[in-house]
Formats: sequence, structure tokens, C-alpha cells
Amino acid sequence: MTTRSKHSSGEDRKLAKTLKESKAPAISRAAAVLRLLGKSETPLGLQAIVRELGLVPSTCLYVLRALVAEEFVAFDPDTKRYSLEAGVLTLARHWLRRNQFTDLVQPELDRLSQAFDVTMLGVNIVGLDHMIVVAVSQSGNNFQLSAQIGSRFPALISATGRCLAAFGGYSEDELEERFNALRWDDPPTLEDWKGQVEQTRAQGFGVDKGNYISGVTVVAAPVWKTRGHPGHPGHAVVATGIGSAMKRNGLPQLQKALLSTARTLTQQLGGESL
Amino acid sequence: MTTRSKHSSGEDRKLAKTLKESKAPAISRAAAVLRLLGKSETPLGLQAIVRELGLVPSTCLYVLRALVAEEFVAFDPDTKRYSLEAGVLTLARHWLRRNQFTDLVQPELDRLSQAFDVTMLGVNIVGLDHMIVVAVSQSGNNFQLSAQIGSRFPALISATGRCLAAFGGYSEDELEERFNALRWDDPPTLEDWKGQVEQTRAQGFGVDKGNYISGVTVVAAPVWKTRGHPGHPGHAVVATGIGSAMKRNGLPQLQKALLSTARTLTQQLGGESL
DNA sequence: ACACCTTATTCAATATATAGAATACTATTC
DNA sequence: GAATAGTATTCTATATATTGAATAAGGTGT
Repeated sequence: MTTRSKHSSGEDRKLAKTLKESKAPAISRAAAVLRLLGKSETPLGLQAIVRELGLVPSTCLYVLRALVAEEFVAFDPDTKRYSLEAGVLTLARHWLRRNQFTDLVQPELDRLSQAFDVTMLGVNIVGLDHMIVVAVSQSGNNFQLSAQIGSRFPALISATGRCLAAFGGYSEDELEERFNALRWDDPPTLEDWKGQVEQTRAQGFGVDKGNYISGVTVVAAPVWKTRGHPGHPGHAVVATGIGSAMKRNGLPQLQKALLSTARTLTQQLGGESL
Repeated sequence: MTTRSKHSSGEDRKLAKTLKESKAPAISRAAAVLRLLGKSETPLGLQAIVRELGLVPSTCLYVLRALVAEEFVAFDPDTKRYSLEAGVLTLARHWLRRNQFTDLVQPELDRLSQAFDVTMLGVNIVGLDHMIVVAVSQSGNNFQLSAQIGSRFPALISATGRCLAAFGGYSEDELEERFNALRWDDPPTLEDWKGQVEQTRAQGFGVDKGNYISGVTVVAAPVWKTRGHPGHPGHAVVATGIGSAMKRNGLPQLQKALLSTARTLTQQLGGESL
């Protein structure tokens, strides 16, 4: 690469790094294109994609053609614009069919969101990178806290992040590096955060009081997929709501209920796999 | 490729062809792997994937590692098995957000499934290859006809296929070749089918009386996304139900309602894009 | 505990996917 | 309507992704 891109958008920095390491760079490019098309409000032309991701036009064109052939991307020959195609639904359907966690959490989320008037989430923890919301239940009374199935968050953020830091078995250094990359509404200091992680380890669940989103309290409890709890927790059950309202409705009770639900789920998942 | 695979499963034939043509074969491989993992009831090891798809182990390993890095595939280090990861949900969510057809059809599907006691589908027609179910409404009274969001079908099958054949503007030869590859419960002859396609063109909707699935009648009407109807229809509204029951409940009325709904949707979609 | 078989992973040679320039096409401005 | 600017696409040399063999790791049965 001779000429440095004008505005290396952070995203394309990460992409560039992945490309060098990988033995299948076309796949990283394809993933980047798919995510970009997902984010975009409108269909995009080749040039727009190239600019945003810092790719070579010809290469990008081949990637797009392959994705069109695989029915993951739709191409409008008139406007020469690309967008996501319905093919991505097929993969999601298959994932949902095979996933026992979603089936098991859903009724629990419904129960808890009703009982405590909060928004409940079930999330998959993919690794140190991201967690993904896989199930949602809204209480209906409170106004809609925007969190949809499929949403991705940085793994160490908010209450769930404290759980992962506490139980993931990662090194201090690694956690610190990742912590520094996080974006919060009201960031805790590293010291504060480490204390909260320690507390999470002690009490078995994590709490975020307005750090991630001002005024919003988040409580999360980890769920493992194997009985002996090796490695990091694979899932979490999460409750979110307006801080003041949650205090009124009994935060301690909610925390207890959440913890008990998470433990039950861990048992159910673990039993399945033995 | 020196040694011919023992059981070239038809799927891997198609894959092999795509690989030769494409300038980004890694993407075709990745797509094949994702679809295989989707179909599979259990997580798969490298060897199993290699065998099924006719790939080279080392290459396949690199593909899998890239897909794991992109969070589309989950890897269990203990069992060394691969499965779909929740990341695929994220793409599906984005597709659903941006898609106006799904939003527009859903209430119509609900209305019609109630009124006629049938299972209603909204489908995307990707091209001559596949159509994909993107919205469903069950009447609840009849037993569940299995059709889920994300399901893929060959584009020319059943009633929707007759619509595509009638209005897609494809050549006789191309249609005939594709027709011969279709699998029906009770296949029509090519002559019969051509007649039915002709009729579909005349009346504006297609009907399948037990050809695709014995005893099940399917009615489909095409929906275009542009006002002037160039190219092939992008979507269809589909009604399915037990043949005898549909006759009892008034097939002509259903056909009329379906056609009118499809026309309204075409107008709404067309108006949007002008 | 050993040998055997299966499966995963690394490694080095080469076929080829990729980058960059050249070309064709489309839209816009004067 | 010609000229211009922007975009998509083709073309070709070369860096590298892919291959097939070699190695390592894991599991199974005796």
C-alpha cells in the first residue's frame, strides 16, 4: 500500500491487520463488506464500499460478485448498487433451530421482565471481542430500551463485561488493554472497575450503575455451557432498566432472581452435554 | 484434482464448478461451509466437513479459522468441532431492519391467513436459483405446515415457480433445463407445466394443486419492486393449505384476494422507489 | 502400555487471487 | 452535444493462497 488512506476509519485498520495475518483474506474482506452493507441505510456502490473499507476496487468487485453468487448480497443491475440479500436469513434460522440456550432462556426472560418490569436479554459471549444479544423480552410498561436480537457489543462492556472479566480467566494485561478500548457514557476508572470485577467474582453477578448508559442500571449473571465451568462463560442473563425505577422495584430481589435463573440454566445446559 | 471423490454429493459438484469460475474461491468455500454447518444437527469436525464438501483439509482449516475470527463460526477447542455462531444473527437483523417488503406484507399475511384459514408466506425471489421465505403467518386452526422464515426453495418449484416462469422473462431453454432439475411429490409433465405457466401469465397468479406436496394446494401472486415491472418479480405472496379444505373455504375468493394484495404491494413498493 | 488408526496441523512448491494500471462505461456540466 | 469527472470493469505481472505431503496430536482397542 503506497498511498495512505485519507481517513482510516479505525474499522479498516483492524481489517488491514486481519488481512495480513489470515491465510484466507478473501473471507475477512467478505465479512467486512457484509457488515458494512448491514450498517448502511441504503444500497452502496462499489466505490463507496472501496472507500469505506480501504480495499482495491478490482478485488472488492470480485468479492461482491462471489457474495452475490452465494445469495448473501443483492445486486441491482440498473443502479449498480449492492445490499444485503435474504440469504443471510437462512443462516440465522439454522442457528436459531440448533440453539438450546435461546429456547431455555426465553420463558425465563419473559417471567423476569414481567415480575420486575425490566428489559431482559439473553446474550452469547463469543470471546473477548463481542457478545451478541440472542433473546429479548420487554416488560411493555417502560419505554423501549433499544436492544434487538443480533445486536453486538464489546465483550467487556457494562455488567456482562464485568462477569466476563471476573470469570473468563484472562490475564490482567489482556483485560487492561481491552478495557482501555471501551466506550462508556460515564467511564469508570480502571481501579474502580477492577474493584467491581472483584465484587462480581465474589457475589456471582455483575452490576453497571449508569456507566455504560447514563441513568440505566444493568445487572448480569453468567451462564456456562459445561458443568465444571472451564474456560469463559458462554452466555449471560441480563436485566436492564432505568436506575431509579429499578431501585424502587427492589434491586436486591432482582439480583437474587437473576442469579438463581442463571444457575438453573447452567445446570440445564451442562446436563445436556454430559 | 487427481483422485475423484468417492461420493460426489451433487452439492460438491456445484461447489467445484463455482470454485473454478470464481475469482474469490475462498468465499464460495466459506459459504459452503456455513450452509453445511447450518444443515448439520451436530457440530462437525474438520474431517467431516472436508469429506462432505470435497475440500482439501489444510485449505478448509484456514477457511474455518477465518470464519471463527469473523464470529460466524464457533469452535470448541476441547472437541475440535465447528458450528454456526451467533454472529450470523447480526446480519439477519440488519437485513430485516432495512427491508420494506417484510414490513408491508406481514399485516396482509395475518389478515389473509385469518380470513381463509390458510398458511400465508411472503417470499423473496433471489433469481432463477432460489426463493427465500421472509415472512410467515399461520392461521392456527389447521395443523402446522412447516415453513419457516429463512427457508430456501428452488425458484421454479410450486406455484411461485410458475409465477417466475411466467413473468421472469427467461428463455424456453433455460426454463426447461431448470425444470428438469426440480423435485416434486407428483411431478407435472413439461407440457402440463408449460400450459399452467401460460395460464398463470393470463390470470396473474399461479396455482399448484398437489404437485409439489401431495394433497397441498399452493397459490402465489407476484410482487414487483419497480413500477414498470421490468426484469423478474422480486417477491411473491403465497397461500398454502390442505387441498380439500381450501376448496371448501372458497378458492376463487382467495385467489382474488391474493391477486389484489399483490397488486397493492407492488404499488406501495414501486411508489417508494420513484 | 503399546501399536494402530484417525484426525488435526504445519510446511514448502506452485498455481492463482490480488493489486494497480489501462479501458470502458455512465452521468453531469457547460 | 462535447467535454469532463466519476464509476465500473477488464487485463496482466507478481505476491501469496492453495495444495499435497509430512508431522503431530488424539483416540481406541488389545
